[in-house]
Amino acid sequence: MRSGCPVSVSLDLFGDRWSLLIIRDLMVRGYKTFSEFRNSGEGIATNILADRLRHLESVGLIVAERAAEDGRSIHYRLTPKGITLAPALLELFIWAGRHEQTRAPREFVEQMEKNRDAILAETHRRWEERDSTPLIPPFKPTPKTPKGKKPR
Amino acid sequence: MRSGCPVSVSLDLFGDRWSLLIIRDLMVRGYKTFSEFRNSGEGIATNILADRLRHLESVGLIVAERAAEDGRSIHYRLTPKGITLAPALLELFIWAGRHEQTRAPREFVEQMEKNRDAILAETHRRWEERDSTPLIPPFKPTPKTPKGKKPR
DNA sequence: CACATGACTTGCAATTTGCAAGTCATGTGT
DNA sequence: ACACATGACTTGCAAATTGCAAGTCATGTG
Repeated sequence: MRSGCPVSVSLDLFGDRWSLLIIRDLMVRGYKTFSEFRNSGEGIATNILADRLRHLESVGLIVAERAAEDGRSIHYRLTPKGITLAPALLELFIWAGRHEQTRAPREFVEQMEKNRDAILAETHRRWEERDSTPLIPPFKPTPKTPKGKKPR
Repeated sequence: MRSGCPVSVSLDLFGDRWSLLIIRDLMVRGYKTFSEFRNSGEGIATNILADRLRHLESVGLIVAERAAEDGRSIHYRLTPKGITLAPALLELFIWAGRHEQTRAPREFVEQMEKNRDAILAETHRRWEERDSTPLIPPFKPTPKTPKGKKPR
């Protein structure tokens, strides 16, 4: 983009509907493979996913390498540049958690808000140690539909 | 989006190439009108701009009102919900300022990084008081093209 | 009253997206 | 060894979204 504003530059790299979700999956859910991203519950199409992974790699946010244990599988991982998106992602998380209807429980969002630094430190630790246990639980229950009713 | 993750919800609201730039213009450049956004240097098309303004209003991030001094003009303004995107935007700014080639001088980015809280406080003050002097200077010079080769 | 101006529409053409259905190189069970 | 899985992608389109260029339309201004 031509303005050269840092915000604008950021959007050039990951300013679309999917890129940040891939980064989130890598950062806090411990996802590594193509099929994990595909089944992440967001419904991304495989051609778009392939395209975004290529793009994120080309701009240096992630790296891809063949898995040692299984030659069919490819493991994606955030680069040092990629992992430093954590503060921005955390702020987005907190913002929507406070202002929108999401599946993240309120208390959980408040915890993150109070412990930003601890969360970021833990995120970084997990990245360094390749610890892929999810930092954030799966948010199973839909929050505001009291009955199992689906009136539509 | 179906996952209900706060990040995903955020992207539903402003996860495209333009929305955040409009929010940035409102937040730190003091822009208020359609034509200011159109001439912001990012090159947005007028139909897209109209569409995004409508959308941002419909999700409660901005409000529009006819200007008192000039009945042709419409002033857009961030809502309380909109202005609280400041921390997220600031992190994006800092991230790209550190990791990418932008027009924001390094020292400037470092200042923001060191004084996050002061910057956010000032941003909020400006919003409350409707102070529309730009918080961030225009970043005139292109940083890394030594040749002045662009004779128009 | 004849222009400007600001804020949008409208009409397309060019992209970009989203399925569905392959392909292709491994791995696995018998 | 051979028949199937599996994981990671392509390919082929149709459908939706974008990006110009060119209006429209309600104010303002000299």
